[in-house]
Amino acid sequence: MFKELDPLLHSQLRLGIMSLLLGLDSADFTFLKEKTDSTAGNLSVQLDKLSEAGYILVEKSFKGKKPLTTCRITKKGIRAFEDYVNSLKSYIK
Amino acid sequence: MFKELDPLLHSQLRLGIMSLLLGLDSADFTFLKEKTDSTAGNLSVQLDKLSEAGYILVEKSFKGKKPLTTCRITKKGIRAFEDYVNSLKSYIK
DNA sequence: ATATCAAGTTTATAACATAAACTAATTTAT
DNA sequence: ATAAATTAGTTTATGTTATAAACTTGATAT
Repeated sequence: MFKELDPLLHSQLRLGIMSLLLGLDSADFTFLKEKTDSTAGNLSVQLDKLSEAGYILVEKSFKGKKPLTTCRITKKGIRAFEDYVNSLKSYIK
Repeated sequence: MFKELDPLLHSQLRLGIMSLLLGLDSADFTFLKEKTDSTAGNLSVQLDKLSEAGYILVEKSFKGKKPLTTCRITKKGIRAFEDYVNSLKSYIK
């Protein structure tokens, strides 16, 4: 009847992050923070979760002297997102 | 960029309940429990929340000697569901 | 030198989802 | 008749989550 909704993706902020990353080669912390209109703390936590699940890759470097956190979606993340959207369809017709 | 996702509907079980009720005149507790494959406790709690929000109407009566809880979606619930689906689209393209 | 800002991280708190335990009445078996 | 099991739920407890608040670290401006 209804398919399971991956709890890692069934979260407004994490879904937004994944949605953004899906359409980009990569995105940095500040960009994601602005686009998702989230607080830095919340974003940090949710990026960790996505990263631990292997859905995204997080790379920490420096832009000049400022820290720069760059994220990109993984193959696994893309598959998970697609599965999620597919499962959603069982709910929304 | 991304639209807010009504937290009342952004829940697997509540979304399932609403999805079912949207296509039916009404449905009773047992039917919803089976179709959503949920426990009675969880279903009871989530029906209360939807009811308190005015998204559904819950009517308690008896079928013979057994209690019968009948649910139906309200206008407000239909609108909320439609809004939710619409907002979702900002995430899943 | 100190105050402020940028880019985060860590910790604390409040809300949520879920399961487990319980209630009340009914039917079935002994 | 009484005990056991079933039905149809509700209430309470517990573990997760999301989020905000507080903190860190280094850089820049005053």
